[in-house]
Amino acid sequence: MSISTKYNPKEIEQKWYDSWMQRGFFRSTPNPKKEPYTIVIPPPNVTGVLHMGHMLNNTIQDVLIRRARMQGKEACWVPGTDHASIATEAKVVAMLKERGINKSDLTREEFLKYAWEWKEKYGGIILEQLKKLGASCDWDRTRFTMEEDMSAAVIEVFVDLYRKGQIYRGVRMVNWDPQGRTALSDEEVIPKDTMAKMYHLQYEVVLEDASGEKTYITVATSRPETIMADVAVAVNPNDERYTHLHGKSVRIPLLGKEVPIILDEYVAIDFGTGALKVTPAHDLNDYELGQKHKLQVIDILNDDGTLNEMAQLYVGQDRFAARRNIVKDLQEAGLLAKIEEYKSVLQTSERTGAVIEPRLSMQWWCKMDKMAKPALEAVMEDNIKLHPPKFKNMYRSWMENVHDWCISRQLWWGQRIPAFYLPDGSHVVATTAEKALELARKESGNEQLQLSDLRQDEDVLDTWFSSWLWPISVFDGFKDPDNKDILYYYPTNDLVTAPEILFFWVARMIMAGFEFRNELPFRNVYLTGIVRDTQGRKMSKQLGNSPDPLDLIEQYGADGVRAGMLFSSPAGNDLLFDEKLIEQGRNFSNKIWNAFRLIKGWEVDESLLCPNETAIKWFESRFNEAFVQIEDHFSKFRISDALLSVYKLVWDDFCSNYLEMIKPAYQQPIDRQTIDTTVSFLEKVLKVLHPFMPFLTEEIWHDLKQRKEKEYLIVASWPKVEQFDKGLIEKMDRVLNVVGAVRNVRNSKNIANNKALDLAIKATSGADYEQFLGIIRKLANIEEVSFVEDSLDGAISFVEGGDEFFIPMEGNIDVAAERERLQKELEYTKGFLVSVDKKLSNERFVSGAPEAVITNERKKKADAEAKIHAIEQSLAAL
RNA sequence: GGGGUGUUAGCUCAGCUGGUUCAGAGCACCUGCCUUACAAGCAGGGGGUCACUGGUUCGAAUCCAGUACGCCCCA
Repeated sequence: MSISTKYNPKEIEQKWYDSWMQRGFFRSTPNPKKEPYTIVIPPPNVTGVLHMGHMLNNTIQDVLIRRARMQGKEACWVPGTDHASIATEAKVVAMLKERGINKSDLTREEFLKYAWEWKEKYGGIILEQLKKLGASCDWDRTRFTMEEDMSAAVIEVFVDLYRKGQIYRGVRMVNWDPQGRTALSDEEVIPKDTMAKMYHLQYEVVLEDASGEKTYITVATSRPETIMADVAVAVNPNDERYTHLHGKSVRIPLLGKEVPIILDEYVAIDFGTGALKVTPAHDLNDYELGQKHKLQVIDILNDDGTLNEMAQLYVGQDRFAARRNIVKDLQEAGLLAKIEEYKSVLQTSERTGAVIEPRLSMQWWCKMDKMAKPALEAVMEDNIKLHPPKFKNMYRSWMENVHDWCISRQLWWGQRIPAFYLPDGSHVVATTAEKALELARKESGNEQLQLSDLRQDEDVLDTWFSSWLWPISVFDGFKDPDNKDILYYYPTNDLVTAPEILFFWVARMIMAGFEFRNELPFRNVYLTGIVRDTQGRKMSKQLGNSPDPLDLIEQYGADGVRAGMLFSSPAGNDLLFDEKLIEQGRNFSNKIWNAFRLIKGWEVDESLLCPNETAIKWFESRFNEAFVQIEDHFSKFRISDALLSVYKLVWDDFCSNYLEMIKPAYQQPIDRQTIDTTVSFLEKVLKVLHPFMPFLTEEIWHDLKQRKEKEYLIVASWPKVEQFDKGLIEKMDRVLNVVGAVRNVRNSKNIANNKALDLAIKATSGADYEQFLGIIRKLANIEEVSFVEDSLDGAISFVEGGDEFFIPMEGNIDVAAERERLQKELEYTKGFLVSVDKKLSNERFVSGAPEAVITNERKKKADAEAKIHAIEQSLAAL
């Protein structure tokens, strides 16, 4: 038989994925006989392509869902995408531009037609990519946040909350792109470091006594053209320079309009001149200051960045032209004290490059305070657990200072806000235009109103306003609140997502859960870190520092990539991605593959007796010991630790130790009992490996034996925690230490591995080596083992567990070097003994420390004493 | 500015309830091996003042306070 020495993932991954799909292993339907285990995917952006963050996130989800499936739960992982209004709309606009079409030339309906066309063509690529990763989602349940039912839920929720008084209209400062004539989200604004100018302007102080000499207050600003929108000048009440001006007014330069001097500690005394012009319509901080002091708001800008009538001066000019002109005029009027250069951050539009204007506009808001309360409690009381828990603090501080949620977006791609304006400017809210008309007639008392009299709001809802309903709406919990899916699967179990959206998304899902189903949406939230490059930078397209995940899968295999990602990804910590990790994952695949090859290659001789009882008992115990640990890691969402435990179990215990113990000599057959047991061990190992490395393990599972039609590893039963012989494991540890010591002697004395040595044991500790002799001989390549009463002359010796071991060297021994080595070890051990003695003679230690600790110290003391005695014997024998 | 969080081997990180899982893993490094499962491997080895300073304690990488530096979130 010839099996490649290298595991070749390419040949088998697609085969098994298809096979799983065909047999419906990913599919889930409510089964009252089984415990449900549900995960809803954090819906990726429908326009997105798989990046490293998705890989990490979805690998973790797949590990969880595969393990649950094997545990016999009804595992359901619901996939889908969200419509990502801003990102998608930007892509559609870009596509149209390539075709020479301007969005502004299209009607809303025309644009949406293009958008859907685009979505059908390019959308959801990411879901296909997830399949390459091995994601075992129930694809029949794939949802999209803008599909009909999901959208209906969104509209229904909007209307419901509006009726409850939870949704209102209000003014908000937005990032305005005057070129694109649209509001932008913070994510679409690119800050650029630039040198800006700070203009120091003279505001004349209004004095009762007009005859006196004019006095001025100097105000620094980077945007002098906005002075026409000024409504006050603010100074810090503690700023002694301005104490004499408290309660006075000033005149806006050029305009001559009087505005008050107001006092507020917000003003930084040491920045600029310590006097701040207050322009609520064009600066967020000024807006808040204005609100606080109940000041007027004067908006002097048009949509396109030109000045409007309110400005009185420079009307119709672009803001930058106006700035040039006003600077010139101020200079001429002698009101410009000086111009300073300073480093500043300019906000620019990602899409048009235009300088962003902070601008006030009317938006829709969702109140948060009431809904935040139960959502905060649920997390604080651990009804919903965050992993790692350190995020509780962050969550709390956010939820305790929660701001109302701005839910409208000036876009077309998304659910259109179901608010309808009447000719008189008032509005009604209803799920359909017809219902709105009915309502409008009733509320206005005007029965003559027609559909054509109503004008629907132009804006759409924030995408998060769809996705906060996700865990409910994927099971049609709005359309049909008592359907059997939602009753069975909801609340879901675990959510895996990034801490960046803990507030945007997770918190709001919790709110929605309580608001609409009176129940939390999930029990555990596993927060992954951010995948960064080796220099700690975020991965981004601009930097080009992100590898293409599909290339990695192609190169290293999906299993290798999955394992590699998880090797270094403790929950909540960023992962510095290094291809070396993936390489390690691939190497691990290969290691398992070769263990399989070894076992598969053995011929069985039925007449042989089993010589490996100890090894078999030991590995059985060792497996169970490791498995307990693995389960413990899983229960605490330490996925990375769980994998590492599996890794060590497979590589160190199974391959390096167990297989070496039982391996027959070259071309010798193996006995029936050993091979059968070993195959069952490998099967158990494959099971715990499967969630991490599904393809490779399924392949070996089938190569190992002929399987029945539905006898797949993906649905094989997860091992159960069993008792194990701790004593045997400890004994074997000691034996393996002896083996290690022999190997060390070989290495340091340059003795080839294939040269067999003899070993004499002077056992005084009472340890039983008898049943391990075969193992010692095999692993350390020992020809003859003997037990002796006295130390051996002319031998290299070492001490392990209080017993002395001798390797006869036929006189070829460097006595001086040996003496030195032993002397050194003796001194170290004596020093160790002193420290232990010190502890034990400390009365406060003996009386204060728990019994177990003291017993341990006593044992340490005894061991050290035995070792010292043994070394002294060896020294004497030299 | 407010809050959070971190600093452990050359690098990336574990270390959970203070004490034998206590100083650990992987990578990198050094030495020797193509020993018929695996060089994507095997055997062995070196490497740390647990950021710093105090405190609590019989005992601190671990708990507390302060300092320095880093990162994250909010403004």
